Amino acid sequence: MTYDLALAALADPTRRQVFERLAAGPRSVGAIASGLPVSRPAVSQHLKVLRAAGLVADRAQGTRRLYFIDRGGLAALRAWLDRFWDDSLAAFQAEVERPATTRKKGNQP
Amino acid sequence: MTYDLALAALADPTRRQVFERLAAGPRSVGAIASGLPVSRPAVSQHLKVLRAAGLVADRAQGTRRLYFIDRGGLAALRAWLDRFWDDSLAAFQAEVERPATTRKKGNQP
DNA sequence: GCTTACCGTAAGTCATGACTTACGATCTGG
DNA sequence: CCAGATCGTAAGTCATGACTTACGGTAAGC
Repeated sequence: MTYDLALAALADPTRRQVFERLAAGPRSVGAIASGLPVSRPAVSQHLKVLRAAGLVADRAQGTRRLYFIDRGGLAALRAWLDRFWDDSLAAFQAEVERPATTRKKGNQP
Repeated sequence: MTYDLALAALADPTRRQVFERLAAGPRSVGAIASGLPVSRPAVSQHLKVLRAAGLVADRAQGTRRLYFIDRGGLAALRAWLDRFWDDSLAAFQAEVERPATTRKKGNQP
């Protein structure tokens, strides 16, 4: 459903670091920012994107705000990938072992 | 392993369209570009990124070049997501049903 | 061999977004 | 009630990357 937002959100390396820190357990914004090479407002903006993608959720706790993983975004992404995995199986297996020259990955000079 | 390249590649909407067209079966560059709102060189550049991410592979066929899905990139992405799915389970379930107010998704004005 | 078709790359333009500092809002403790 | 702590947002800067047109290179057909 919103797999596109989840993809765009997780494409950024800093945002992935924020997300991975949350996978270890709920954290406050300041706790996430400390140790990261960016400022705390930057982390707030990243969390806003992650929340819009359904990847994290938050809960007020006093003057602080605890963020934690929301499985919804991950589930949407997994569903999209799995649909792709199945759809591309026939198209891929028709080409996988072919006698012709097949260049893959990297751009060799 | 190279899940970061796959994420960055699939984050772009045009590149996703290219990728989805390939999921239906192998296509030449011109066949992919026709119907897309971008030029053929743009498609070539997108295919270069997709190939570097291990998401597609190509094979020369005469003066044309057939591109098709490479499951390697999708597998790397799935593996990364699944690892996350497991790691975040405990952290998530500790917060999922909590009596406190929990705001999720979207940025309501 | 020459033309045509198909493709990759170079160079340049322009918008997007990731960051910063500055400010205002909210909640808690004394 | 005031001081401090924690956070979100506004405004502005700067790099990245998605696109264009132009060009060169290779393979097939006549």
